[in-house]
Amino acid sequence: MASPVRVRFAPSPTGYLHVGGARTALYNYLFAKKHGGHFILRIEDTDQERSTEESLHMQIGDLQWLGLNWDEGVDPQTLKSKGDYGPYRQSERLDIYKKYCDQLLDEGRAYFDFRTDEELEAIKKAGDKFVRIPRPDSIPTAEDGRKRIAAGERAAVRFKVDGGKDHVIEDLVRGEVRLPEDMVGDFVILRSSGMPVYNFCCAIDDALMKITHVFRAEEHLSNTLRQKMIYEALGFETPRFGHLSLILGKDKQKLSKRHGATSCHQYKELGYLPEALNNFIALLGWSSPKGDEYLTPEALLEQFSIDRLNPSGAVFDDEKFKWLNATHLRALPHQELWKRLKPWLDRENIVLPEDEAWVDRALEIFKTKMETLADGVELFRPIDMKFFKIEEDAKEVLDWEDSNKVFTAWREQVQGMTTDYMTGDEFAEAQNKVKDAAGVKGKHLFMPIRVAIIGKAHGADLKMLVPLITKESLLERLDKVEAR
RNA sequence: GUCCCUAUCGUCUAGAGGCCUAGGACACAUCCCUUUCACGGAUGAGACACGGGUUCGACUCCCGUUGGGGACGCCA
Repeated sequence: MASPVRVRFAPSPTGYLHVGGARTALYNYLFAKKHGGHFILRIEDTDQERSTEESLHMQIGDLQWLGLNWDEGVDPQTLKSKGDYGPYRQSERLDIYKKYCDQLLDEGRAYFDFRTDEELEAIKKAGDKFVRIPRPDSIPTAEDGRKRIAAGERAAVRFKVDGGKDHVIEDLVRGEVRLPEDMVGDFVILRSSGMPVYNFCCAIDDALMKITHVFRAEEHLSNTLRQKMIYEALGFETPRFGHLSLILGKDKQKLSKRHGATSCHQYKELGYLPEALNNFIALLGWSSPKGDEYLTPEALLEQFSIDRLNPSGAVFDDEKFKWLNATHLRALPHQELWKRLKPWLDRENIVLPEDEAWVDRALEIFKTKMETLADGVELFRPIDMKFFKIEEDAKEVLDWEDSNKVFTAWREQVQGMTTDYMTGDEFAEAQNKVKDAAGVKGKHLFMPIRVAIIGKAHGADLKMLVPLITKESLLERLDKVEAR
């Protein structure tokens, strides 16, 4: 009987969640859900210099925004550990690491290294690839080491790598991977400050938390060797590993800050939808068995399987992401789309009618022009009278000799309105009357009208646009255009 | 430099030895729809890095070359 699936996402709280991290979290989440397993959030905050409580909040917020909810780990509200294998913050597990470190020390699998930074630097400069103890007999016994520490000396603890042996892992995405022990030196497991190091904590936690599968980025392949040695030295069973391809920037280098937006938070601020981000990053290294590109969260969960994970790196293409976001946006029910757009409009103090029918009509015409929620702001802005202004591209239209005739005839039609809003059909009729009265047709007819409505020469279909604006507002706009 | 990973259109990818005249998506071009701009529809251009094997037969398997990436921290 196979043990229940337990996977984890283990970010270090240093800034917002990176899209690469988000994809790792997504795959782990999907894998857990797919197998009725547990998805665990563990916080790797052993780097006290860089880890902050603020970052932890940011990371948790991003994960929640993406809807990647975890079954065990740090509680999103209280930040306290929740689950049977806690605590889930490495900074709260120090005594556990200490215990295992002592065990390795006592068994001679690890040793104290009293060399100073300067000495190590010199060894490196001298060209020694790895920082090994040059003379094995100079390694202090665990007992001596502890005495010297007690006497006030400082030492890091290093794991002793025998070397020579090849480790083979059956990687879930790459197949058989051979890792020679000689590719790593005696690595530090406990800093001289007493704080344990990532590779050590990670191995112990994965073992103690009964993690069965580890999906993480390819950059961890060499760490896998270190962790495997720790597992073996401590008698733990190793989980299965799956190393994901890296997400690259346009220049094919690992995606980083200099490539522009790289964090989930930035994309959220740019007006992207979480379901679109999940969809897009899922496709960077995985493909739908049905060949689908647009995948709802439900479809993603239904179709996901690790056998379609791709081992080669993938470039993050903003263009395609934008298209996918637009697709998700347009698929949203109007009520839902409005709910998401509202905060953007509120932030800009754009005030619009709120009744469902109006919103429905407005979204119907504007959503085809919206790729992100942010686009909605500029689309809706001119509908709020206080933001009405004549755009640059409209100036030329105003100079056409027929435009004034059109304005006059248009004013007459608007003044004749007996209701607050014109319907599309009423507008078509009114437009015909303007055509006859002004003796103008084609773009010389409708462009001036559009300018008199939104201040722009191009935009949504007038038949759709006019019914969004009240008679009073239409007249006011006309006043401004004529008074320009 | 050493080790590890990787290699199909510009980009994301499908392809598990004959189904491939290599399929789809984004982007691009043209056309249609449209009295604007979009949406939508149609069509088109566009790739198996190279060299050796293995095989009756390689995009698919093996080896090498080259390219790309990653790791070589008391970061994670």
